[in-house]
Amino acid sequence: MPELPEVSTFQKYLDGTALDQKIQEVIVHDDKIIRNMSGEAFTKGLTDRTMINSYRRGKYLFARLDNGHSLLLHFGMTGDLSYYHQPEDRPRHERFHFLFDNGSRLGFDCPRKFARILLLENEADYIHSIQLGEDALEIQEADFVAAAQPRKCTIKGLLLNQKVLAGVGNLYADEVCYQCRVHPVSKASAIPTKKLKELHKKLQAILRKAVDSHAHYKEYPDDWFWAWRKDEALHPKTGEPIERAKIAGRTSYYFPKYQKLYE
DNA sequence: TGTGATGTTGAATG
DNA sequence: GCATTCAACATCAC
Repeated sequence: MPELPEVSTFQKYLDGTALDQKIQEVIVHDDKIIRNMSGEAFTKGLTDRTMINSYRRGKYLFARLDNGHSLLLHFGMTGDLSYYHQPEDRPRHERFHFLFDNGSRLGFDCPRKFARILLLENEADYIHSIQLGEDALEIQEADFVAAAQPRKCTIKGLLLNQKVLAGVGNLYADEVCYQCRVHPVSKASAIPTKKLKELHKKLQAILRKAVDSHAHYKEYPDDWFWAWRKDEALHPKTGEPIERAKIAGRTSYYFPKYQKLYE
């Protein structure tokens, strides 16, 4: 699930459920997704701590602790949060959960174990170490244009590059290319400045709307691409058949005549 | 049964 | 250094 709007939804969920409660116990079922320490060290570092606020940048969600450390949650492909009260409500693929001193629990569910969980002493150092770009909702137009213009990569590759801007994944990258009528294989440096500005503007409008809709696809406007983003689809106006191709390593959908190729 | 999936990383290649 | 492709990670659903 998790691109920027989904992670934003997780953040609201975390904020609304788990903040300001002392973690009484940490129960780790599978420490594979904990990337920078053992399950024991993780447990030790979090027991008796309280999450006091959160910060999201792209797909990375940081829960700040009362000792200045941060718990980083990256949801991979299938990460999810579940706040529950009865032990039998534990999600099926929960990898760990916190038991709070009021008896409630926050579980991290992740069937595919692609999530990355780290307990960090210094959040800023970590962000710097992975060269995480500015949040896609925050990046200024001029910075986006400046990042795109010298690059020979595809526009799709640029949008997916978390070092350039953080938060765009495969679906929303296809969405913005469609809405701006840009072929995803277009070379970033070949796209006119005016079109780059449009991409920036549309991207933020799309992400903003998705965030406001709690990443609930059913609430998205009818003319968005997601409903057509599947094999055999025909363009809603032109009837042109959809195309599927691997671009920048990811399966991409687009209408090759409707979306202009800049090269 | 085989295939591919909303992500990231590291290695190999050009 | 840059860009791309591929494999790996692990499980589920069609």
